[in-house]
This record gives sequence, structure tokens and C-alpha cells, in this order.
Amino acid sequence: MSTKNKILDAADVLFADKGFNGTSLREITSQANVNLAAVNYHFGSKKELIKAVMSRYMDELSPQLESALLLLCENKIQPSLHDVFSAFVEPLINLNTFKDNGTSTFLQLLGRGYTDSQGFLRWFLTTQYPNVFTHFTKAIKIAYPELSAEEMFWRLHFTMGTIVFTMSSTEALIDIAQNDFNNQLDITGVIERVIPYVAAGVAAPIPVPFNFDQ
Amino acid sequence: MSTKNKILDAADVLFADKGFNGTSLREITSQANVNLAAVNYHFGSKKELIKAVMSRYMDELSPQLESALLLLCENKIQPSLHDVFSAFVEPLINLNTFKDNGTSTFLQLLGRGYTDSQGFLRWFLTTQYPNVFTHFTKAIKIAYPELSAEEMFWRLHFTMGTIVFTMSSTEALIDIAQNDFNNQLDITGVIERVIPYVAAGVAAPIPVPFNFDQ
DNA sequence: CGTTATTTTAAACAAGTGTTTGAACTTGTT
DNA sequence: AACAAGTTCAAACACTTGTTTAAAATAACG
Repeated sequence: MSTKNKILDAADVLFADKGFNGTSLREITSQANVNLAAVNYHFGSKKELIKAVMSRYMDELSPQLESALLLLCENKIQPSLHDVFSAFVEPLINLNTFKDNGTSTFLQLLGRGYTDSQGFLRWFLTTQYPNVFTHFTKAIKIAYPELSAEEMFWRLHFTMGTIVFTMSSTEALIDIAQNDFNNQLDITGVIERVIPYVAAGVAAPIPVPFNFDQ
Repeated sequence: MSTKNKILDAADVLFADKGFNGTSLREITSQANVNLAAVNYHFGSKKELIKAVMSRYMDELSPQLESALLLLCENKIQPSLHDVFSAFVEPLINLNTFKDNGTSTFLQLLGRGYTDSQGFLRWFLTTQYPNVFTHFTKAIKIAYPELSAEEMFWRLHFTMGTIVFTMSSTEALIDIAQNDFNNQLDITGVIERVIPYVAAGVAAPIPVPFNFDQ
């Protein structure tokens, strides 16, 4: 296996677990059994390594995601919100065949990207993979046309928060759940549980506008 | 104003903005116009400072939260989920009178506590302020008795994620919303919008297990 | 073979981290 | 006033960080 891939494999697990800021290059390189200087030789900088880690997942994921969402949009029967969110499941689960624990690692990385690094990763994703976002909002609009653009904006943000935040601390929670409820659970189980939640959240009745003294 | 408070005031804003790991003691002390050594003199260590920052908010918040939730539990008529989540609004908004931008700062700190610091803050909060959690889950159980303990555990975590994540990036989002939808909005407006979302999420129908093998 | 490229290596670098020190300065008490 | 306790301060400490360097080892190719 190439040095480059050894670094990527070690980096994404550590990044997912301890965050981008919380993981040093020395941890990564010693875990990968390569020399410290190898990161800067092959990637240029730590920031570029972070991008490379995310790109490796996104390049695998985004085509599947786009086509799954496009399929929903072009379908003759109107999809439900549950359908829209379910469209994410298969592509995400497929990351497990792409790399061991790929699904949960990627989702954790996504969460880290939002909280660490002061938003530069969000910028990177939205500019580098814009189609995922546009297709997604289009599908939601078909599934729930009554929702105003503004209300949708907020609910999608809430949803993003739910997913990202949940996944970034999933491992610890799975342990707790196992202790307290004696229920073996993995990442698919969590995804299965979060979809009804976000679908119901987005589908929530539109709140009656406040009485602005017009 | 005492050195101790000058440090706390500078620390919580910086911690909220850049995370616990992302903020150095030198940033804090220079922002507070005190000597670097003052942190270790007054608080002992950075970790203890983090605890002190959180305690200052929690000591103000938790009594109000507990009594508001207790009131719901002891009420004769069964509260709705919307009622339960609404019980958080007033105590949270009151943090704004406690300190400038207290509400949003505190919620951001909460979010940081979950992602930075590998869960030690979660442990700190649940062991130091357990009543908030027990009263909350009790109220939820009254409002939605059909929900199993395990399902509730997950949905409350999802809710935590929604709130915390939303609030930690609310400032930027309020700007976007204002530009795109020309709608004046503040933290109260966001809270009003998030409550229907989380209430509907928690109230979602109990899912039937997914079959990925098919 | 020999001669370039490419890659790996140990060592050093400059900058930043939390923490400690011991002397200087305030403050409070008698 | 004088002594003690509490507080501030500049400086240093020991350690970690990402990055660079220049020599050594390996690979590629004529």
C-alpha cells in the first residue's frame, strides 16, 4: 500500500475521532508507520490533507447521492419526505464497502468539519460539490411544496444539525445505549432512527405567524 | 470588575466562538487585559476555567429550568411535546439579561462541549446538574408515554444536536436569512422556529425496522 | 551498468501551548 | 506605621505544534 494511502487511512480515523485540530501530524504518521515529513511531502500541508481525506469520501459518495436524488425528482409519483431522506441511506451505507467503518467515519468527519476549522470545510463542500445540495432542496420542494423557501431554509439547517451533530458523537452514544438498553446497535441502526425524526421535523406544521402590529 | 470575572467574560465569548481547544490562555488574558498567569492563579488550570465558565451559566439556568419542567410534570392536564420544549424558552432567553448575548453564547458553549474535549463536559454537566435531565425526560414521558426509553434516548439526543448545532451557527444564518428573505430575525425568532421542528421530530411515529438485505 | 528522479529519513526549526516561578506590587489588619 | 495576606507581573519552563532541510535510500530508465 502506498504511503499516501497509509496516511489517508490513518488520518480519517483519527480526524473523525479527535477532530482536525485535535489530531497532530505525529499521531497520524506514527499510526500509519510512515515518516513525519511524508505528510508535507505528499500533501503539502495539514490543511490539504484534510481536504484530501474529505475528497476521497465525497468523490465516492456524491455521484451516487446525486443520481438517487435526481431519480426522486423525476419520478412520476410524488415522493414523501421520508423517501427523500431515505435516498441518502444506500449511498451512505455503501461507504462501508469502500472502507471499513466508512459510513460512520465519514459522518463523523462531516460533523467535525462543521465545528472545527471555523467553517472552511463547509465552504469547501458547498463549492466543490454543489449539485448534492441543489438536488436535495429540489427534492424536498417536490415532497413538501407548501413549505416556504424561508421555512425550508431553517428546517434544512436544523436537519443538517441533527445529522452532523448526532454522528459526530455516535460512538460514545452507541456504548451508552448498549449499557442502558442492552441493545446491539450500529451506525445503520442510528441512521434508521434519525430518518423518521428529521422527516417529521421538516414535515412539521407551519407555525402561525406572530402578530406583528401591522 | 474583578480579575476573575474579566477572565470569565473574555473566556466564554472566545470559547463559544473558537472552541475550547481552539482558544489559548494568551488570547483570553490579553482580551481580558489581565496577566497570563492570572488564569492559573485564580482557576488552577485551563480545564477548571472551562468548568467555571459553564458553571456560571448552569447555576443561573438550571433552577429556572428545573422548576419550569417540574411545573409541567405536576400539572393536571397532560402537556404536549410543544409545551415541554417551550418550557426551555423563557429560562434560556433570561440568560440575555444575565449577560450580553448570554443565550446564544451559552448554547454555543454547549455545542462546543459536545464536540471538543472528548465528552468530558458532557460528563460534567450530567453529573453536576442531573435534575435538569431527569425532570426533562420525565416531562417528555408524560407528553408522549408510548415512546420507549430507548427511542426516547435517541430522539433526545437528536434534539440536543438540532438545538446546539443550530445555535452555534445562528449568527451567520440570521445574516443569510435576512439577505435572502428580507426577514428581520433574532435568536428568539430562531428558537420559535426550532420548537415545532424538534417537537414534531420527537413525536414522529415509531419506525419499523429497515431491511437492507432485500 | 550508471545516472537521474523519486521517495524516505532523522534532525532541526520557529512558533505556540499550558504551567510555574519568584520577585514586585496592593490591599487589609492591627 | 508595620507586618501579613492576597494579587499581579515578566520571565522562564518544558513540551507540542506544523513545517523545512539536506542527506540517505530506493526506484526508474536509458
